[in-house]
Amino acid sequence: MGHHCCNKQKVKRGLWSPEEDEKLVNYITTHGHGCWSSVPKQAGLQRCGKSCRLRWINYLRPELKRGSFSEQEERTIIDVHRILGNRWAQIAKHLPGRTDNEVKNFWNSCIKKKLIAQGLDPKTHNLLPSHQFSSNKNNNACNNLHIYQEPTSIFSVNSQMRDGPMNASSLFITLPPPPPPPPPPHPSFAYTASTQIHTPFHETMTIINPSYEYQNPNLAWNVKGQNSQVSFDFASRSSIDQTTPISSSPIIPSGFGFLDENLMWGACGVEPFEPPRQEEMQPPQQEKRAQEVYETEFDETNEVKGGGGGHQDMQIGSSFNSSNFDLDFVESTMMSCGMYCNSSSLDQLAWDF
DNA sequence: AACCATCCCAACCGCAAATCC
DNA sequence: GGGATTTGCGGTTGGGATGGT
Repeated sequence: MGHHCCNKQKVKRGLWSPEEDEKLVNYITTHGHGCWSSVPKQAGLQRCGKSCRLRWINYLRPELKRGSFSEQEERTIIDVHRILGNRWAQIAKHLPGRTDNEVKNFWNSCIKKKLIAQGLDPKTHNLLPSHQFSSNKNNNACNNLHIYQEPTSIFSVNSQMRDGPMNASSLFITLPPPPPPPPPPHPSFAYTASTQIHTPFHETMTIINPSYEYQNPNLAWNVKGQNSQVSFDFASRSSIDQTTPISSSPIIPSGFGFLDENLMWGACGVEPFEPPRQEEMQPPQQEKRAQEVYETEFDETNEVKGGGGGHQDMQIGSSFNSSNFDLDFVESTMMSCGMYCNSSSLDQLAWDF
């Protein structure tokens, strides 16, 4: 049964002929598509509007890039997929000239197999259970693990979190009600995740009782800790144009998070923070190690303790100090991404401690 | 050459969100 | 406000291309 938009007339299906392509291109280049459901009639095509739209978007648009994916594009897909999961349309926005369908096909036909061949779960990007011990035993196996990154915290994004509905009000971070959505960003605006960091880090600090502060319609909401020692960029989906790339660079360096949904910026580099849902907050019952991790990162009231070594998720409620926060890494990575504040709000967003 | 299996990707389907009226 | 319609998305399918026997 056809879509309801094409019930009224007999429509052709299947592959498009060159003649049909020409009709569609001629029509859209002169008139624009307008309402897709009226396109086939106007263009003289025996197709439904949905089919016309798909053909234009995925194949006929002049700005589309053709040909095989470059290594850089492949790397970008893997990096973004690690954070977003199967959000093909979002991933494709990081690849100029590529469509969601193309990215999805490339993933399913190529990247997925590569990851599996490397012993990685293509959903979580973590080592598959069957490979965990063998890779420890055999050091040579590590030579092939170009992509694998050891998850550094229980906040690592997993598919359950991604695929389930986002819960903006976290259990352990009580954010005030978000302010009304700002006006849409300027079309040419590239989201800036942070600003240049030029102050030496010192002392352990804890960010508590964050408050929203509206900075600039072009920027995400800024969340400041009560002690005002540090600023976080924070964004909800409503405050960022979904079509706006967050980086002017097509590459998101491995291990560098970015904002999406209700995520908080993982400023020091590993994971964007995603609040676990209630059922996931319970201490894991079956694995002792998981319990230890849990106890390390939560206190008895399920507040985040923070801490831990290496690159730590940057999140309100976390504690950081010079031993677990690699400023050089952050600064160089942000610079390499071209992620700078625009000058008008530099002062407000600067790290001032 | 014929057959079969697998791969690849354009296109379809169903659903949900957004928009219209 | 609510139903109808349109748009956008992700999962899936079908058939041509390719490779192996």
